[in-house]
Amino acid sequence: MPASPIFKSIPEQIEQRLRNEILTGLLEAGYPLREQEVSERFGVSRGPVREVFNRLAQQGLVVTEPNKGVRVAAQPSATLRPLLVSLRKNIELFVLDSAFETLTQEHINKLDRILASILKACKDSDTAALVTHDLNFHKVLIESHEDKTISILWAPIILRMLIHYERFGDLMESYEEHKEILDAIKSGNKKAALNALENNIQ
Amino acid sequence: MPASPIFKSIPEQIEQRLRNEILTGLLEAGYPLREQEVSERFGVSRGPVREVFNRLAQQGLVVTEPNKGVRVAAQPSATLRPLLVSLRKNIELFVLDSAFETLTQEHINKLDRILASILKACKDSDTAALVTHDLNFHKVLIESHEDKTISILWAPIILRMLIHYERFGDLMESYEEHKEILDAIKSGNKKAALNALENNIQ
DNA sequence: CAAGTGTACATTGTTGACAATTTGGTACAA
DNA sequence: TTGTACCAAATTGTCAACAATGTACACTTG
Repeated sequence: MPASPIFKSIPEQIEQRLRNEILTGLLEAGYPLREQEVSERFGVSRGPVREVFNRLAQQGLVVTEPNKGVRVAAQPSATLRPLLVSLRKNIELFVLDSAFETLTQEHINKLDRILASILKACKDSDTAALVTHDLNFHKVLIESHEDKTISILWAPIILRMLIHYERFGDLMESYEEHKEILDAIKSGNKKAALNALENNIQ
Repeated sequence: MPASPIFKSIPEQIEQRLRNEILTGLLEAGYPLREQEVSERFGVSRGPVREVFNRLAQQGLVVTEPNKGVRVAAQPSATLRPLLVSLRKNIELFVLDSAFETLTQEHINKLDRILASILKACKDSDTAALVTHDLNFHKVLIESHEDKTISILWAPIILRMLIHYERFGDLMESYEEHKEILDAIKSGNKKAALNALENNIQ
């Protein structure tokens, strides 16, 4: 079973770090990322960093200008957001609907652990951690589908929605929403799970 | 205006060639693409080819296995197709609806030229050419939206739909469908244009 | 002084060499 | 015969040097 990615490749690790920094707003929109700078920061050569920049560009997290490097992308415009919400609902509800019966105990355990992390992040008012765990929660659902390529379609949509993540009002709402989804899954109530999921996406 | 891509970069040119060969079925599913082989074929080094492989992977046209290279992807499963159709309609109808009034004469000229190419491909029963021009037709519409990042969401969806493109029945139907869209645009009838577009996506 | 021009610098684009990993085969021992 | 360790070839992953491109700013020129 060499497919189990116990160890992540260098580009994957760098990608994860940079992505988090963009989603959490640590890197603000328009900030220029330079290959050499980033490569020195992580102690690798420019090659892997180039690869990461390409990936982030295809996820819409940075924008590329030829021979000028990449800049951190801005939030999608308000007029675009309804489309993003609609697309995301479309995908996630499709996946949950068609994979609901195949969810294993292992999936539920993973979701349980992530939910605990979400709760902790909410209590700590740690928005940065919240966005990461929120993303992971939904990622587990997406990847529960037998067709692993769905995440290719899904990633650029949700990542754009989470750019410079900011949840107004009570963070704890996020926990409640995800708890509702997981509770419905545990009790085998598909309809309730779909409703809870749809309610969480906005 | 340095943003006008009159000359395409080396990776872009290679990407275009390989993408066409995958869409038209010239490269069959599962065929392994090797960096050195491709780089020798196009007379460049492995660097740009690596970049192309990454891009094709994020478009779902090839699948990557770490340390094992990439293979040409298979058609999406039949159960996935309804989702793809739904997503594509969602995006393309959104774009046409919100950008309809801003379509310029230049857009129409482009579409006219592409429609002529579609007609020729249909007459020649040239499926390979048809898929290219079909793709370009819709690409013009997508890129007519002021938000250029929409194509990032759209590309992996339509490309998956067009993998190993095959249109059963009369090719000429494709021409008729696109002609109907363009005619409606020319006459300024948005509702008819949306209907024709929706009818073309399936 | 305004507009255009040239040059130095910073950054990305490309290349070829080297390192690490996987695969398939083969010898050897249980 | 079966299982294991190990080698050799092919392939991807990484690196550092070099080439090409774009930017900024001083400089000339009308």
